[in-house]
This record gives sequence, structure tokens and C-alpha cells, in this order.
Amino acid sequence: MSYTYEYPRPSLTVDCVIFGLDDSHELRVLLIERAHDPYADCWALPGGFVDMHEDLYSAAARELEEETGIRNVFIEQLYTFGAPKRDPRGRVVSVAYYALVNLKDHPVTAASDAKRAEWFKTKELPKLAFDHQLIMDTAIERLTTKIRYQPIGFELLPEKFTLSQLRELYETILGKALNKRNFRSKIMSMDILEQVEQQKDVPHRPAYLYRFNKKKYAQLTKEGFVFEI
Amino acid sequence: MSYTYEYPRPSLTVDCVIFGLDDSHELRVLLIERAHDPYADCWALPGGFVDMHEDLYSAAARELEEETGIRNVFIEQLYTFGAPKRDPRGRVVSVAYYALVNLKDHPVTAASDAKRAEWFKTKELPKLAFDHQLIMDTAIERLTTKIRYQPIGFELLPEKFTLSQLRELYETILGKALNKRNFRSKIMSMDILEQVEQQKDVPHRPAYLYRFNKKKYAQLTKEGFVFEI
DNA sequence: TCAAAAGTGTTTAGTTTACACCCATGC
DNA sequence: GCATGGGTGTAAACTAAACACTTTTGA
Repeated sequence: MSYTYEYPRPSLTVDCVIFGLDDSHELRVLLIERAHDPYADCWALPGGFVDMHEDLYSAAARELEEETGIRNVFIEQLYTFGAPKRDPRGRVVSVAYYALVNLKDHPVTAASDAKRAEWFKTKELPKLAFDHQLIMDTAIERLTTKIRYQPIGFELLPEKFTLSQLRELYETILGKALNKRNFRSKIMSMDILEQVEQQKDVPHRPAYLYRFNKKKYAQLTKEGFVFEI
Repeated sequence: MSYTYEYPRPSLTVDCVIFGLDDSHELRVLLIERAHDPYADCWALPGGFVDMHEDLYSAAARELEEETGIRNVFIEQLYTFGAPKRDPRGRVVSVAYYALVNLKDHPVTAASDAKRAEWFKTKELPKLAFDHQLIMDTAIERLTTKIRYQPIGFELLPEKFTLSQLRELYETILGKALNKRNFRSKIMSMDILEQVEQQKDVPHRPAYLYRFNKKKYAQLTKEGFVFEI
């Protein structure tokens, strides 16, 4: 089977930068090891070709699941990379997405076609295939700026979390210490968290667990509320 | 001449949303009237197919110049639209860009191939071709959020401008009145404007003209300064 | 009773908002 | 001199930062 067109067309792919936070509050990304040339055995972002009848978001979600088993997570379009020589096979334009996941829910799984997958610290990345380092840099930049103005940080935590966990998340991604008292006051005054229960069996005063209230946030946003950390 | 591939490929286009401010401080966009089907005679964003050897930004800049004569202006990637049925001719994925121009420098010019071009108020848009209304909405949303955190507003003004012009620009785009005194204090305390000269022949106290100092801004940004209105 | 982390009260410093006034020009 | 927009001083209100304290639990 082959397909013929009057004018040449680039290939279209999607690539995903998947972020997670590890136990020691370090930002990590999930990479896969390529099985085939070009860049065989090189670490790369999961991704692949866009099918003719699926939209771009679906393509990103499908590739994410096929190559890492991850599904039902936050995915958002990042940027489209189209430098003419970014792929040695010819003209390939890639629509990059980034995903935020709770790392604990997604331990390293052998990917579908026997390639390895591994969570790397963003500060200790191996050499990446294609222009994936550029995509990575763009994604990290986007994450660090966006997390201040949009409540997307919750996507990196379990559904129920403590305020300390949330604060530590922001400390990690923003790269600076935040005052405990002031962080609490600020986040609580926003009125977008729902208290659900208390920690149990911890050797210290049990913390309350909270859940991000999406509906409340949507409502407040409509009324002019602006999220900002 | 024809081109044959093993797998089907979508067509790849770029589209441009071009913003300008008119004399009465209204936000406008430059649209062109389509000469051919689909959507013949319908208003649409300037755009066209990406050539095989040009990068995406160059394609956007080229199409902008070919269809409107505008060149050397601020252009930035917006978002990539790829819904399977967005174009009745088949699968067409479009990388959208937005441009900011000083409207006075670009009066309505007959576009290269005899189509009409016209500056429309964003609040009074005609029915647009394809999914261009969606692209437009996305661009307006991006402009209004981005202008608060990045010094891109200057791109809509002449090179030399008064503080009143700048304030009125923000009032237009943010859709609310800003206190004259406080706006001045804020913008001047940023130390990113360079005073160049004074107005002449105005029937009131002449205002100072300023120029945005890109170098200074870059320097300050490196030192941790964050622009915000 | 001790260690560990959760959670609170309050002062201080800094920033933003609001309002009222004076200034320079052309006609 | 008057209409028009340019430009300034400052008090009050609000918000963020800093710091020291009390609480609750398991071991």
C-alpha cells in the first residue's frame, strides 16, 4: 500500500515529556530506550506517528499508553518542533506534549515492544535522541512558569495530599524554599482545597489530607479569581 | 510531479493571527478574503502550506508577507490545530502563529493575489473559514494572558511612544481602566524604558517619548527580574 | 518523655491603591 | 486665560514576609 500526493508532505509525529516527582522531591522524566535506528539504544521521549483519523491529543495519549502503559493523566500540548533537519530520515514535524503524573502510580514498566523505560532526574539526563533535549528544555521551562499561574501541580501528587507535600512540590519545581506559614495561609485563602481526612500511623501529629476541588476552582475562575503562587 | 509514501501523511500548513491597535484603541486583526474554494469569498486567517525545506517560523513569516505584505514583525508560535475534519479537503494540520504589529505601519494593502485584506475589530468579526474562529479565540486568550507577564505589548506601538499610549494599550487588552499614577510608577520602576525625546506641536503639555530597551530587559531578566503588569 | 512534623498568632516591612493636585502647551 | 492631557506627592489599605510558638502523634 502506498500513498501519492501532488506536493511533498512532512511526516507528523507526537512526542511526550512525562514529569513525575520522586520520594526525595526531585523532578524526573520518563524516557524510553530506542530499539531501532536512527539513534538505536539511545534514550528518547516516547512518541510516534500521528494516524490519519485521530486528533493530536489522542495521538499523544495513545503513544504514551503504548510505550509506557500510562493512561488517564494530565496531558497538554507544549510546542511544535519542525526544524528541517531535526530527523535524519527526512522532514519530520513533531507536536510535543507534556504529561504530569503521580510517579508512584507508574513504576518503571517494560514498554510494549521490549524497550526499556526509566525515570531520569531532570538534572542528570543522558544524551537524548533527535532534538529531544530541546523539547525537554522547552517542557521544563513551561512547567516552571505555568505551575505558578495554573493549578497543575496537583497532577504530580496523589489524589489526597498534605499541605507539606504540596509545599515541597512547589519548592522543588520553583527551586527555592517557601515559608511554611505563609504557604499555608496563601493556599488556604484560595479556598480551592477540600479537606478529606487525616493521616494515620505517623510518628508525629497527623496532617490533614486535602483534595484539589476542580469544580470550585472552575467556579472561582469564572468569578475572576486568579491562581498564583 | 508527485510524491509517494508508504504511509499516509497529513498536509501541514501555517496560519497567522495578526493583531494591531487602531486609533480609538480597539484591538483589530487582519483577515484576507479567500479567492478559492473551500470557503471561497469567506474571510480567513492568512496562511498556507509549509515548504519541505523551511522551518515553521519561516513558513509563517513567508505566508504573512506573501498575503499581506507585512514583514519584520514580532511572530510567535501559538498552538497546533489538528482535528481530523477541520479542513474539508482532507487531513490538514495547521501550526498557528500570532503576530503583533503597529497597525499604522500596515494600512490595508491589496494582497499579492488580488484577494482583499482588511483590519477587523476583534469584537465584530465576520464568520471565518475552517476552524479559524477557534484559532482566533486561542490567540486572543494567549495575547491577554501573555501581555501581563511578557513585554510584548510594545510590539503593538510605534517605536517611540508615550506612557499614556502604553497605558491605553493595556487598558484595551486587559479590558479595564488602570490608574494613571500607579501605572506610571510601576512601569518606570522597572527601568526598562529609555526616554528619547518630547512630543512637539501638541495643544497640551508635551509628553516624553520612550523606547523599550530590549537589552536592558534581557539583562534584568538574567538577574531575576520578572515583568508583570 | 522525647522526637518529629503539623498547625497557629502576631508583628513588621513592603507594596498597591486611591485621590488630589500642579505643569506645560496651543489656540 | 482656558482647555487639554502630562506628570507628581503622599496617606491609607492591603498583602507578604518573618519568626516564635503550641499541638498531636508513635515509639
